[in-house]
Amino acid sequence: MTTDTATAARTDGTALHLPVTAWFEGNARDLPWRRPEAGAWGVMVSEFMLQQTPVSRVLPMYEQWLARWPRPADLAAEPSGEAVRAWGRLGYPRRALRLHAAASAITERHGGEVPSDHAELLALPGVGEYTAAAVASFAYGQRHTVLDTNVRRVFARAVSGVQYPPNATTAAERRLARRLLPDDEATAARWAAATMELGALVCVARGPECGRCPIAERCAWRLAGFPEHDGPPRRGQSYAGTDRQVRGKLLAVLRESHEPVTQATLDAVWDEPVQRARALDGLVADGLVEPVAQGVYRLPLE
DNA sequence: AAGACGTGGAC
DNA sequence: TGTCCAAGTCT
Repeated sequence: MTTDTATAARTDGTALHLPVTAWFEGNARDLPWRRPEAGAWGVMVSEFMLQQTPVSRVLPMYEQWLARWPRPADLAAEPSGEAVRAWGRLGYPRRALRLHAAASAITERHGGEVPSDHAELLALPGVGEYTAAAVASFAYGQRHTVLDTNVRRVFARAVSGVQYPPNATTAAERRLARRLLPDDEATAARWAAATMELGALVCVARGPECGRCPIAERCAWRLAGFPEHDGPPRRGQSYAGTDRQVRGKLLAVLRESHEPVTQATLDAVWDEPVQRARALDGLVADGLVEPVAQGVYRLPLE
């Protein structure tokens, strides 16, 4: 029996449900995608935008997108380049492309309605394990293990007694999440949202506010004396000087221009020609940029 | 199954 | 200034 399993076996999940969901009732943020009028499409748009991106930066973009494209078919009717342009500086622009592709698939395969079935959600572009569970749970009230970075951190601390979860989600974490998930469907959906919110507002990565935590008395990490993370280093993300930075600069120029852009204009954003060419090729390969003619580029028309 | 993939705020 | 971090997905 592994340490994780042993720890989990000692933890009574039902003892956590009430304090966490009760805390959520009084502390949940009033986010637009949580309002009933958001609908499943609103939830899905928010989930795409929130992938690796803070709520504060998503809020204005979300409002713009829902106003412009209130239904999947509205987005699907536009060129994918318009989605990339409207994505602005949110980051990871491939998400815009995938959201556009998901909207097309929803329009073609699902009659314009965001599917409620987990497997059908998972089959959509840009929808992985987390997003499928999140949409099914938040939009449709279903019972799923929703394992995002917030939930993983809460479980790592409260149950497993460690500061941080592993770099990649493990089978043990999935088992633990399944075991802690309330049996009742509506309660499970509330639990998913509540544990995420607890991780986002209280049990944060750096400087958790245990004084505000509804399960502090039961928290295994706190009870163990807050031991420091001792596993492999949590991989940092370098950025300056990388292809990613060059891609970002190139795409920014394309986004701002409503006319095709010449090679000379793109060349101005980065002085190292080999890396610049590699970045541009990558953008074209990803479908984020479309060659119009020799040395002329634009955002994709389709 | 590591690594690629943007951007900006906080400390 | 540099590092860490933010509701992941894909290959």
